Amino acid sequence: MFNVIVNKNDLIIKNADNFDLGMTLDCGQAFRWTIDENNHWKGIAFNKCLEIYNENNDIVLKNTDLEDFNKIWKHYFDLSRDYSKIIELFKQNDILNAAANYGNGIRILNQDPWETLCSFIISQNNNIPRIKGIIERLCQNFGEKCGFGYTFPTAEKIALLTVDDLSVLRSGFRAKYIIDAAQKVASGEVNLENLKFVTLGEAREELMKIKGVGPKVADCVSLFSLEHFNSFPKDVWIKRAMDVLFGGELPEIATGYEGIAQQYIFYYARMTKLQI
DNA sequence: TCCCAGGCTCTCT
DNA sequence: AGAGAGCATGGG
Repeated sequence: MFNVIVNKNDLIIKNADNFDLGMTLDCGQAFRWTIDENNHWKGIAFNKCLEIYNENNDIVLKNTDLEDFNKIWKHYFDLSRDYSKIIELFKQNDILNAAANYGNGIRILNQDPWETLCSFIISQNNNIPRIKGIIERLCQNFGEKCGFGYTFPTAEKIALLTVDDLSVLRSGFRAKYIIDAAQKVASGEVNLENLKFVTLGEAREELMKIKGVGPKVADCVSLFSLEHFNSFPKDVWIKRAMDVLFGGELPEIATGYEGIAQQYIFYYARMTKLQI
């Protein structure tokens, strides 16, 4: 397992096994991380800015402290989970093993549920560059200034806006979905935090009360922010990859970790340019 | 120009 | 309950 040392204003995670920042931050589960010319990643989550980079086998977190690490980043990067045990489990299946070998640095992020919900609503029938643009405009227009960027606006703030107010986002037909999600979350009609403690099926059902939230968005929110690691979001790419690799069905051994398998399979399919 | 993007809603059988 | 059109916008 990892251990953390303090180095002036920075933290260093030693022995950060199965943790590659590029794989983790650029595999489509989060939209607000950018990489600079020094290969340093910068992002904002839970109202905190972070600059983070791989250095040898360590991970360096710039300008942060143990309090924020324990309160936010440790869980955000899912550092308490032993991914090597899961990869070991996946070795029982040749294809899952191959996929895990490619994507062994991916970790599932435990993101803020509201931000994740809003982001994946925006993602529907959309492409990655445009998704990122819309989210960035959402933060710039309605978030708070925070270091090198802006925080993600709260559901309470968005709930008071109209579809017209969101025209600056150029999010198209999704604006009405964003408003509906904000209103249901802000009013407590959908209590996102509670959805961590119910079954995946119940979480999906609750999330799908929101207009514009279907099975795929609900599964992404469940996996990337509600700790439902058995969630297996099925987008068009994964469906095709699953048909080619597994004849449509995930092996039994992945039970309980379908979400991690999903990430490995997606990364594998993309990196090997699998003909799908 | 046209096609499509990591879906969903609505409508019509 | 399953299939198909339409959806806003902009990048390739």
